[in-house]
Amino acid sequence: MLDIIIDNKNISIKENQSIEDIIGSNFDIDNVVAAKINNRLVDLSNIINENCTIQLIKNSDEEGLEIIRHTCAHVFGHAIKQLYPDVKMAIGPVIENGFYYDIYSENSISEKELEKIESLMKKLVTKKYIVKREVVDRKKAIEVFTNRKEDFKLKLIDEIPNDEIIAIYHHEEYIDMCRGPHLTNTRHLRAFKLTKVSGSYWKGDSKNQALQRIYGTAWNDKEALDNYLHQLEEAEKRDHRKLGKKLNLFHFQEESPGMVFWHNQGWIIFNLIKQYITDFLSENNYQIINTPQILDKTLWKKSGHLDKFSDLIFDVSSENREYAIKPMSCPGHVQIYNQGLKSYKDLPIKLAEFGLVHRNEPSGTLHGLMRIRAFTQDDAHIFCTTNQIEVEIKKQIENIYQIYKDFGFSNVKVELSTRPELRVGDESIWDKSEESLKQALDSKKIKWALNEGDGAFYGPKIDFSLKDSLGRVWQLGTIQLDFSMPARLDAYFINEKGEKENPVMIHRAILGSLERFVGILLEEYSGDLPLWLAPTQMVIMNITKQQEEACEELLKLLKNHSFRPAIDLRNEKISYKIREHTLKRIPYLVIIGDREASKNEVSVRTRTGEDLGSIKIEDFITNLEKLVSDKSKLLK
RNA sequence: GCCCAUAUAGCUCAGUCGGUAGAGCACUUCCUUGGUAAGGAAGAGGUCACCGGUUCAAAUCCGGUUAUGGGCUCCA
Repeated sequence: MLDIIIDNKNISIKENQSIEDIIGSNFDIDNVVAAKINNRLVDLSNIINENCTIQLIKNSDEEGLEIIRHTCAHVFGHAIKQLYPDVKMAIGPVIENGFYYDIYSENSISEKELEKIESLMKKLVTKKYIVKREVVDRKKAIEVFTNRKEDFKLKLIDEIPNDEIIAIYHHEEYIDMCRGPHLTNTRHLRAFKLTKVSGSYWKGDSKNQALQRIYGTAWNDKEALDNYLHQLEEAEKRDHRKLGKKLNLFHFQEESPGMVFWHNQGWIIFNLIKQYITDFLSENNYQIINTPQILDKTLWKKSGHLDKFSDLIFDVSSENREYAIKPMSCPGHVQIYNQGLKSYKDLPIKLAEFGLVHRNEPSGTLHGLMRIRAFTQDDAHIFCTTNQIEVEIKKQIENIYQIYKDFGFSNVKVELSTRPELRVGDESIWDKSEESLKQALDSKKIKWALNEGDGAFYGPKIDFSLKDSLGRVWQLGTIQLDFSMPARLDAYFINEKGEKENPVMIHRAILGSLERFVGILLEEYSGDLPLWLAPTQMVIMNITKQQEEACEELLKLLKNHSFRPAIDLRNEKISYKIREHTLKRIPYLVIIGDREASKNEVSVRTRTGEDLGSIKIEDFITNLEKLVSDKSKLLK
């Protein structure tokens, strides 16, 4: 007999029983999908033959959901191999909210076929068949998958270390290889949906075999699935591209793919952000500069950009000279630094530019305002001595957090990227620069992830990212350390010993691309921008013709107070105007009827439908001024 | 660039079996002067993304191109 503890209950059991057998008589097992033995996640079919502590995993637990999703991927395999026996299975992992399976097939799988596969999956699941786990040796595993012609599984077996056990899972006639754990019965698969198809590459490398990827989502019950699908729909309404059209902010068109046509309202937002950054730059002793859009290719050759990015650089030629449209502002900034002899006493020199750059991004990567071919960086380069690096990097990190906070963002993802394969500069320099970035992050007690091999070709970098409405991560801020470019472009200063020395160059952007930042802002606020960023802050409306003059006067007054008011004197009912401007997300709807006009007051309603009642005009203005200066998103 | 999908009026979308197009909103004109999310009437508006093919006949079927959307890869 064994003494075990299951979910804090002490029980005695016979040896060599599976967890499923044990709990079958003692617990309600309907929602139990797996277990942890002494904190190790296992299948319910696991045999117990020693004293231990068992914790049951339910279908609604995060770990339980992952198991459901994982097994769902296997059932997908079961179904697709019945429909298309020639398909070869590659990798089918769990991802957030679901799973995917990469497969190889001679024929392409279209979205229409997903329905067919999904209904077969549902049919298979209704059989409530038992999923059998089998631990096999390497020889057997190779034999099984050779017989099944699963070339990719064989490649995976090759990579499994010798001391690791190999488990295969039998789904009736379908066999998959997996570490597990998995459901022991398909009856737990009550709510799933195949969602989309995509291309992918074996091992995520575009030089490898192209595969097809099928995505699915799976949940513990139908309600959770419906909830998730509903959430997705809601998130899609916050899409900045939809808001851009609805709020008349910007558009794209075929003649200029990946480049923005900014409409007045959108351009106001853009410029408000630019003004905010300009104020920040002047407070922090940056020199604001501007460099040419087009520069001779020899300069890009020298900087190293041309060798690495020739495909992505737009070029022009004139009178037998070859130029590149600038994809970056750094070489231009070095040219300004190089004007006049610099002493160590001059450093750090901080040059900032709202750099409009053009990059011929591959067509498939374009994405609204988030990934475009012409965008404006809030770019700056700090030329400093090695001794100044630490202080400057720390200052940059502080600035980024403060500025994101002003715009209402707190959930920042931070990554440190280290030396890539294609790079310039000595290894010792890379060692040194990677180390100083690590130290700066740690000293600020920031949680960061390592992104190995993803640095810029001239140095390591720290990236700061935010999420859009659908949870996609977009990089905004970046701090890059560069010990190479100054030397390549002949930048130097005279040090204390009277010798020429190359400065260190810190490349940094806070918002990254202003265009992308507008996109992120719109999605974060669902278009309800805080007062200080709203392109139109209020609309003044009359009830009848009698109040036209009072409205015009208020318009003038608000403009004199540096607000951005609009006026609507159209011959329409007040409820019609309110509906229209509410839909345009104008923060304040200001109404003047005879009652208000006679008392020098305004009736104020917010875009959220709140009635603030009748307010003295001067009080209204004082309140709004405070809101704007606090950068508060609150309306009251 | 790769895989899948999509492209019809200013916007959102119908359009079945191939027989040269519809709705709502917006727009214009007229009526209506009103109190917190759509007052009424009339009118105008489309080379069905583009190029080619099949057909007596193509928005519809087929091929290509471009753009867009979802992913993959890439992102100085």
